[in-house]
Amino acid sequence: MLIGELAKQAGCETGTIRYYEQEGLLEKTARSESGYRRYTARHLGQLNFVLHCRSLGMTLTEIRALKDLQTDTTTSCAGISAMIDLQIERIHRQIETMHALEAQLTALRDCCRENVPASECGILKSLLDAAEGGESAIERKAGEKKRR
Amino acid sequence: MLIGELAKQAGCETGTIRYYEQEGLLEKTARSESGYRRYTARHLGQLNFVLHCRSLGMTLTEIRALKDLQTDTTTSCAGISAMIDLQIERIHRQIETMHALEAQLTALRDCCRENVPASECGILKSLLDAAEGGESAIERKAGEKKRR
DNA sequence: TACAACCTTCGAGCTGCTGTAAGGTCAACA
DNA sequence: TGTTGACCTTACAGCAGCTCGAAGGTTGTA
Repeated sequence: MLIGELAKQAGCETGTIRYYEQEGLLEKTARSESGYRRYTARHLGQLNFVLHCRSLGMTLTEIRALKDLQTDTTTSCAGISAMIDLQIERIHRQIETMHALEAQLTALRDCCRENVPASECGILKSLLDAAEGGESAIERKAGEKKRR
Repeated sequence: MLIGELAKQAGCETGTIRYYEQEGLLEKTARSESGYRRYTARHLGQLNFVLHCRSLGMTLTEIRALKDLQTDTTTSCAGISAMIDLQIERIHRQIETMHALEAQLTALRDCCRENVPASECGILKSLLDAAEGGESAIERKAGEKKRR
């Protein structure tokens, strides 16, 4: 199968496949006489593995490490689960940050009574206040909610 | 104040400050005879504004737009609140993705009974299964949880 | 005078691709 | 046979938002 077909089956761009090969995440393929890459089901499996890991938020470096662990039968899988633990912890922190962010943005949104000129906008004022180090409208709002 | 002092007060790198200036997010400063940038409290305010907006997840382009709106008194603040709405929506989607990811990773983590060789690792097996398109251990676990 | 700790500019590098240019290949059709 | 059009190849530039390094100038202190 040619690269276009593989890309279609895996649901990614041909450029991504070439990039993964270049980065050592996919085995080098056989080539046709004219230099076209020839892929097999084995490559589709490898590609899906990488894409799936990417969708779980792993970096290419981590995926490479995981790939190396697959072939290295001497190590126990403690390393693998440690890596997953790391991912989970990272996601946890990200979620927390996102929630805080959401609260801040929502408070910020509530500062605005549209249809006033931008110079009067509560959002802008709040952002500017925050920059000055004073307690901004956001923080006041967030504080109120907490205190309740 | 010199750039190092400003960086310390704002809690960022000097390189970041030069980058922001280059990108038009900070006003050009006066320079000393020897070419050193001289900052004032006004610059600290501007820098904090940018950093604060960045911490809220805005891109530099969005921050530039916000900055331009500050000086343009002719527009109403509807544009500003629309921008914030966009941010909130984006964060919402991100949080949802993160939660799904967390569930998947946690299920994946549960596949592993450490101290077995990597070749026997449930995590790896599950990832490889997923790559093959079969229902992986993750999906089975996630499915069980849902069905409960 | 020497030294450390700053400052300057310029350019490269990071991640994970995406897009473009310039060219080769292949199958189908007139 | 020629000519489309859809594929393929490599190589390189670009994105965001910085960070780091080199090579050099400045400043304050011992």
